Amino acid sequence: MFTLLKKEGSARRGEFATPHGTVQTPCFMNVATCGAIKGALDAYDLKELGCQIQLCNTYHLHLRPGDELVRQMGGIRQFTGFSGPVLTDSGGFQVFSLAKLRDIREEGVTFRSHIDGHSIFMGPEESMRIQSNLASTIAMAFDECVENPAPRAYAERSCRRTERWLLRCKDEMERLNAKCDTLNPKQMLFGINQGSIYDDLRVENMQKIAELDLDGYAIGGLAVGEPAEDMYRIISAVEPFAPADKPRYLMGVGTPVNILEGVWRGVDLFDCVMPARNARHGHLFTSRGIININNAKYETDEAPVDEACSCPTCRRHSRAYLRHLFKAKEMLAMRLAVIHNLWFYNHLLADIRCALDEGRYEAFYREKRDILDRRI
RNA sequence: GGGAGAGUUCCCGAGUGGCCAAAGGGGGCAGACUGUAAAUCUGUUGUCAGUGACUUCGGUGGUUCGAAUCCACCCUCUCCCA
Repeated sequence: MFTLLKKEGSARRGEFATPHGTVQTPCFMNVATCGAIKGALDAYDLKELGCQIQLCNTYHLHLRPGDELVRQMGGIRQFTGFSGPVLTDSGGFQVFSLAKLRDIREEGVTFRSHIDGHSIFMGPEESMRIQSNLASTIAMAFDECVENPAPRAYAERSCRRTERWLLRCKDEMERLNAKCDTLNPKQMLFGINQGSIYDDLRVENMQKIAELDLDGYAIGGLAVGEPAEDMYRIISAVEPFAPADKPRYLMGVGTPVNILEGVWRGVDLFDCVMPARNARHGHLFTSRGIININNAKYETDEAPVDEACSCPTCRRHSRAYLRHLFKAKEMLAMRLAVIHNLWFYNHLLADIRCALDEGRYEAFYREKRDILDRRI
């Protein structure tokens, strides 16, 4: 259940109540695809970093260790030790990212495992059953994430198919939720808006799926090749048609500025691999912009990564030390960097919430958007 | 003392007459990364001038139209025999 606490323009400050805890929105969800944040962080680290929701992946956990095993181990929350809400992505993104290893048909998608090449079929029903076994708090609808730019004809055809898949997802999830032996009898289901960069397709799609009374509405298929301006335009076009009493989730986005822009346009939830992946590669987000800690200029820099940051990494270590750890390929480098970036993202969202609470989001957003994505 | 072998651009290491400013690693420098096939990938790495020139393959001479590559001597190192 979503409660709107405050509104400033389209920007929303809210509370999203789930069976596994209430989420303060806007919120950034931390991505633990295979049940762990890459960079050697566990669920207990996430709590310290201010993470409210953990995101895991259906396709990856189905392949390894297997959703039946996760179920046997008490579900993904029990298994990973994360006590808060967990959202599972449906495998729809893998239709995009594993493009060379899959075949899409009306019934669903046949993947060739990226691990050993064996063939696996996943359609809406399979995705729901796997997510039910994983016992996540929120299941995502099985969709096709279409790469941009996409020809209009294909975007439309794919979008229609994703709509049909959504109906099948809803039916299957209702069936699964009705079974009393399931680990998670009230699993939530979010629908996903598609339609590439075509406003009319997007709006029409959102109007259709809004009628289904789902637990939340995601905007998918963005930040997959199109210019940021297209992404912002689509969000604004679709937002008026997303149910106001349900959370809106912009999937896979993004940079700090993408998030500021998304919140400004009415988005409540975000997720992105960027803070973790870029951290592993030495790119660190700071209150003054982005730094690459590998750069020679940090060789003898005694300052913390970000003077304005109070994360465990910045509290204890210098840029020079962190750079040394990266150069020496010590695994600690990644851990410290990921800790910093996730802290940065989670605290950026906390600052956003605070600004919304105090009715000064517009000023906050205008000040930060010129700073946070720049390279320094 | 006798014998065998080796010295290549920051490092390791290929190259044994022209297609060599010199393979391939490593290291260095920089870039990319958006529902994670990513601890990955890309570019660059003698100097100067932007399609060319110049300096370079232990040293010094030499052979040749042309040498990192062939010859002579020298220097340094490794191994074996005494």
